[in-house]
Amino acid sequence: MPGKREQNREQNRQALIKAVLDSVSEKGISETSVSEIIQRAGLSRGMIHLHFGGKDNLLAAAARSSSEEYYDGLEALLQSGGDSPQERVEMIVRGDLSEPVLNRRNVSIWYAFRGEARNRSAIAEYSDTRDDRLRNMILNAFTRIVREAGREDPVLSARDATHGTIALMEGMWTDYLLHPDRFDRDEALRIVFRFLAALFPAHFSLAGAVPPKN
Amino acid sequence: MPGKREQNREQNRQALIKAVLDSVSEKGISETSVSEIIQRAGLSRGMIHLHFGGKDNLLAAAARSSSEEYYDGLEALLQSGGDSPQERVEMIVRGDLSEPVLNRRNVSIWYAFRGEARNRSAIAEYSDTRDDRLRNMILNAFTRIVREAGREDPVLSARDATHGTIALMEGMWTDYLLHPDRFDRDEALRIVFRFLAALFPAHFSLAGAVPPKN
Amino acid sequence: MPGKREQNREQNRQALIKAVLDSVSEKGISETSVSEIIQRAGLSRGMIHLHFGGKDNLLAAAARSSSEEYYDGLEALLQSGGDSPQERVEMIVRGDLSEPVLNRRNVSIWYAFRGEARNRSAIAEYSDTRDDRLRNMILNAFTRIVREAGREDPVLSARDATHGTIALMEGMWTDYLLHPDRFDRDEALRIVFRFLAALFPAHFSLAGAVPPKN
Amino acid sequence: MPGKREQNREQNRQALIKAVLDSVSEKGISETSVSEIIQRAGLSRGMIHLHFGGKDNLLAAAARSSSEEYYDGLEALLQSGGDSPQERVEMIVRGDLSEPVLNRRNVSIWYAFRGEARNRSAIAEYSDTRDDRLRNMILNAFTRIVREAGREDPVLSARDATHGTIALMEGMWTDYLLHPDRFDRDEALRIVFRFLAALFPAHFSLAGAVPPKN
DNA sequence: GATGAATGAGTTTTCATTCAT
DNA sequence: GATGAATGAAAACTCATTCAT
Repeated sequence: MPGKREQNREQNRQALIKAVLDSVSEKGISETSVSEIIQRAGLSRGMIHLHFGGKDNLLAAAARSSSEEYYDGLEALLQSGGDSPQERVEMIVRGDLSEPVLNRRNVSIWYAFRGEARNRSAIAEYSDTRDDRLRNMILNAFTRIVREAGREDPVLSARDATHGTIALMEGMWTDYLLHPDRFDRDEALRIVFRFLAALFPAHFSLAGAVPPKN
Repeated sequence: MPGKREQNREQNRQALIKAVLDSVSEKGISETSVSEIIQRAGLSRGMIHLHFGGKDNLLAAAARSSSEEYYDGLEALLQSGGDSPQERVEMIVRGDLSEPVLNRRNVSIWYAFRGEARNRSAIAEYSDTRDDRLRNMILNAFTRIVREAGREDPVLSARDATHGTIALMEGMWTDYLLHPDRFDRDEALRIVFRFLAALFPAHFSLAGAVPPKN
Repeated sequence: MPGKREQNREQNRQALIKAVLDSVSEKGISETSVSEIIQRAGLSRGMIHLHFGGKDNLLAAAARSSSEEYYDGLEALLQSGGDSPQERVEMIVRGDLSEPVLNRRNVSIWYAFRGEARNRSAIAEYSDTRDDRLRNMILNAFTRIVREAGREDPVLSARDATHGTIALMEGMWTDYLLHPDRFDRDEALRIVFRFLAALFPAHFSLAGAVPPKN
Repeated sequence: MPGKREQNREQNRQALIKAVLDSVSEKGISETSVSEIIQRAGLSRGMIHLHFGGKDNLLAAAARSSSEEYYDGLEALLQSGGDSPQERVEMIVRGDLSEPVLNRRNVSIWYAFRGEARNRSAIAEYSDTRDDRLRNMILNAFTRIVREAGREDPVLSARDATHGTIALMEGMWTDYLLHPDRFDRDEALRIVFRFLAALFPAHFSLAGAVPPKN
């Protein structure tokens, strides 16, 4: 079995990354020490430096991994999805606010890294190129939507619609961060779609949205 | 001169808090060490424990101070402002996205503390009670707006409008965090108002908003 | 007692330097760890970084201190000494090979640092400027000796005499390093003076030198 | 081909020793880690323990190898040389100060090992027995020289002459160590011979020595 | 025999906190 | 009250050695 070792190597790398993400989500970056990491991963101290060359690189790799997971999930979602621009936007929004994506763990990780990103360029840089792909996917959809809606009453440029929609989703994440207990996923979705329906009444509706509780 | 000492005491407290906020905004929380703080404040090492009983308490006080500054500014703004609900919402939005409030320093500080808040309850707790006041101010305004708009066609409950508006503003802060260089304040404002105008056409318009550049 | 603390500070610095020199002479540089140093000095771990900013700087300071001690001793010796050039040369030689200067401890330290100096420039650099002073003291003396001897038959330029004499002394140190047990101080002295007497018969003699044992 | 493996084995041993010597001369002993060595040798990590049973043994073997190379070269030189004692001394001196022997690499290696020898007996011990052979070769020559010169005026016992000559050469090595840039090989040679000529005018002269530059 | 991933003891360094002055 | 030298626990990192493949 020739690949066994190679396989193990990769397994350990992944175990370390997972341990970092677990620790960051549960204890925050400042308490994610090397000791904490190896204990969670059940691996030896030297491993971190062997595979990543230091704790900082491991943190950066973990940030990248988390980012990749997010964008890969989003793209997989879009592959499976409908072709109309409104379907695509809807899918992205639903995906971004769905439980497998927007949850305590991810919110904690995401904000923890963002809080440090300013000062750790290695963490920051990866986010950007991937971020642009999300932005472009939404922009393409809105470009078509705006073109179609244009005859009637274009309220918003595609660029602004994209910017606003992303901001709205980001704001929901922040809401989750600050109030994980009272956060209501359906409410968040409903609000985003009400905003979109108000802007593009011909394309978005509230059909299927969960109505307010009260 | 009995008050002199007291005065000095307060001066030193403030100097330490300012030093923390400066350091957090420039270097991040993880590099805001006691040495860094006292060097910036030009005070002695013991001072931190003398006045705050430890570094953690000082950080919490700095977070609280930053939060207070934000909300005090907002309230002052509202005192000076018009009485119509749409004027109040507009003021809050303009205030929240204005340069004295939304700038590199504040964004850095805000996100740095939020990234750690999960794990440092002392930092987290203050945010909440004050946060509720902003939420209520906006909610009160939208309650009146919705009531007035209601006769026609209320698209959104006041709660949802509040939630969405706050989320939109938060999203703009995140945008600033991630892209401080390409962030365009006027664009951000315009987008928020376009969203609001779409939801409440009778109350919000784009009059006064800076038009898109292209 | 205002200066007490300042005084203590300096005492601790010196204690650390002494501990380094003790350890280097007894165990070598590679075994002179921080733990070893603080244990010998009876001080706390943090002290090294507090006073020197790191182990490397402390090692460099110790090397410098050792070098200074050597040259200061030599100069003190010369202050007290006669004025004739041959007396000055004799004093330097006797000083350099005397027990307080050439002993196990100093030889160990000197060679340990030299062995590392190539790669630790901080250690190397200090040596040079001081070294030049020794060289000049000897050169001045030989310049006068050569001038006086010149009428007869100057075998050697003052520069070469200086170079050779220093080399001879250095060689004696090496001999001590390699054979501390069989090293014979009187023999070393006698040999140096025999060389000098052969070169400048009018100025140096073996009067006073300890005769060979056999 | 049965010898192939054996041959490879020896090749690897030599590659490791060479890698150690290269590293020691370029980076010093303290930075000559196992990783550094195997990288230079292009061999696998386990090789060191396979062939030498550990890093320390490899270092000792490298020290021994370097020492052997030196003495073997010297003996080869003497084989090819003249029979008169003064010719033999001259050959040893010229050999010891010649470029293939006295160069940056060798000086670095030699002093690095000496600096550590105190504490690593394995390194130290080899030196001694070989060292004695050099000493004896010179002593034999001077014994004859002194006997011949004796009738006239024996200034120095053969033992002292040997001791002094070796010290003088050692001193030149030290000079090279400390000032590799300004070291002048011809000057070093000239000085040694002037010392010898002063002691044994009937046997040594400066004929053939490069005159001083100025 | 050869490899190089894995180990963990030991190293240097950092840093919040303490306390004699 | 104020200072900053001192402390030492805990952090990150290094590296010779081991051993499954």
